[in-house]
Amino acid sequence: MDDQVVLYLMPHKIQKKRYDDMKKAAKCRKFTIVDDFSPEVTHIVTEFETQEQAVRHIGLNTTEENNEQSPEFLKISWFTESIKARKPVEIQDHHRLLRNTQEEVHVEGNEGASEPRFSEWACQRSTPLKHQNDFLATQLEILQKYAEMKDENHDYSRALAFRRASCVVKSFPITVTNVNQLNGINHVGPHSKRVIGELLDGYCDEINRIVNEEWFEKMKMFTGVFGVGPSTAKKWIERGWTSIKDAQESTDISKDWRVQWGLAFHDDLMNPVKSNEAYRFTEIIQTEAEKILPGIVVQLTGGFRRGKHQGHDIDILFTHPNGEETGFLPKLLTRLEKLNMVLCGSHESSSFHEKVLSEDFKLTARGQLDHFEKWLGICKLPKDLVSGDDAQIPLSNGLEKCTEIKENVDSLDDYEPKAKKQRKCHGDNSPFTIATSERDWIARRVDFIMSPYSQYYYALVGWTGSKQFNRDLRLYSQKVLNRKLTSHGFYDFTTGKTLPANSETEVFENLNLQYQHPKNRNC
DNA sequence: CGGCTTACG
DNA sequence: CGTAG
DNA sequence: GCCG
Repeated sequence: MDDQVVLYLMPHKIQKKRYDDMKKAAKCRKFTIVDDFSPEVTHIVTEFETQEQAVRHIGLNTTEENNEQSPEFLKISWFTESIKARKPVEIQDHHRLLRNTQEEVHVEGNEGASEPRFSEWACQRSTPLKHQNDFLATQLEILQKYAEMKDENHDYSRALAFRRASCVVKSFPITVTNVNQLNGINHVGPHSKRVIGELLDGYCDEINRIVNEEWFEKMKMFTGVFGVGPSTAKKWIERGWTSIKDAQESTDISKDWRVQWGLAFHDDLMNPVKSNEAYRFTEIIQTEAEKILPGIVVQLTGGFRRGKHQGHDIDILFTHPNGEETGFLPKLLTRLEKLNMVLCGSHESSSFHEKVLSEDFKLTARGQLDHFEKWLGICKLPKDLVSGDDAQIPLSNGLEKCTEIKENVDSLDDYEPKAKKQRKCHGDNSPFTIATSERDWIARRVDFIMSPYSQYYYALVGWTGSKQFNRDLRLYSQKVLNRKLTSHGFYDFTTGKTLPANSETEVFENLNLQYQHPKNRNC
């Protein structure tokens, strides 16, 4: 038994099913194959292009020591040949991985001069806000929305397909003038091609019919209400309602606090949040947050972090480097209530570590209560903060005004006695009574998210989005790396371990992806 | 023909 | 079924 | 709907 072969098949970049089949095949043929890398491994088989990539993903790289016994890095071809031969075949040079010590080429990169191919993964492409194919993207997203709303026979995924096609044209380097320019590009299939072709010719019947459909208009309108999704919207249409007013005047609506407040403040919430406003609100939150917990990190995320000028809500992510975050959000909310800035909202706490990672997980080992908390609600923002002025207004100006207003609010105690009835909607302080009363504030959807510092950069990526960017990242993580990516971390199924990240860049490095600036994550 | 992000209320 | 990126 |  001199020719002892200990095989380690790297799961990365291999579909799970295929990976399992390969391991089975090896076991059937009495190969020694281990689930995890260890120093006794002599043969590493992987789909990675270069040895450096493979080393990086093995994790602890002790491969530098023991030069004599360093394992072989082999392509899948060696594995399949060996399976066929029912024994490990002799290693030839073409079996070995490239040793590409120079700058990292794209994963799919060919040798030399070929420019990086258009990646099938949106998270591997740059998708700026302003791009070359605005019209086509918008039209494809009409098909997406329509499919989402129809949702006949659970074809939510058809919507996804149109969205992917839209993302392709968003990151396409040139303006598409001929549908053939998209030949060979993933995620643009016959249907999308047909539509694009017709649009370029000036007329697409399918889209034309959709945008002229009253049902589509109503669905868009009703699903625009906070708390109302496709299902509720359909019910409202079936009741014969044709306007938001119909819903508002109804005595028989959902008891969901979101729908109640969403309907009452629909006008406010439909008014887009401008980036200036979001930045100023973040500054206010920052000052208050620091009073409560010095050293806290306050980060505006969501679309505004991606460079959008408008948004439908304000997402603010918190963390604390010393892990003293427990109980912060309740304190912040109490403070904001005192400042009379809270209209309604609800807490959401995470059972994340208990459920998903209960067993093989170390992140909570320090005895820290990993409280991942979230608050979703509606805040009252002073109207001056919202000024329709697009020009840059000095930040200090805005802050002074806010302080002023806060003090007034504190002393006058003008509006409701207290913001106590967060969820109840009956009594004098019904949402509608408040909404129609004289007021100098505007209602804004706000999300507060608290992340433990150990998870912060994954939370930052997640909450920066876009939604589609996240879906793509997570799918890529699952399919290509066989790992699970969430806002809480990045976990290896096979080793049960998690890769920490101390910066957003490290998150991308862990994923073996080129870093994408937030401004280029607008898929 | 299966799969399509992930987690919480 | 609704929310969030 | 599109991919593997």
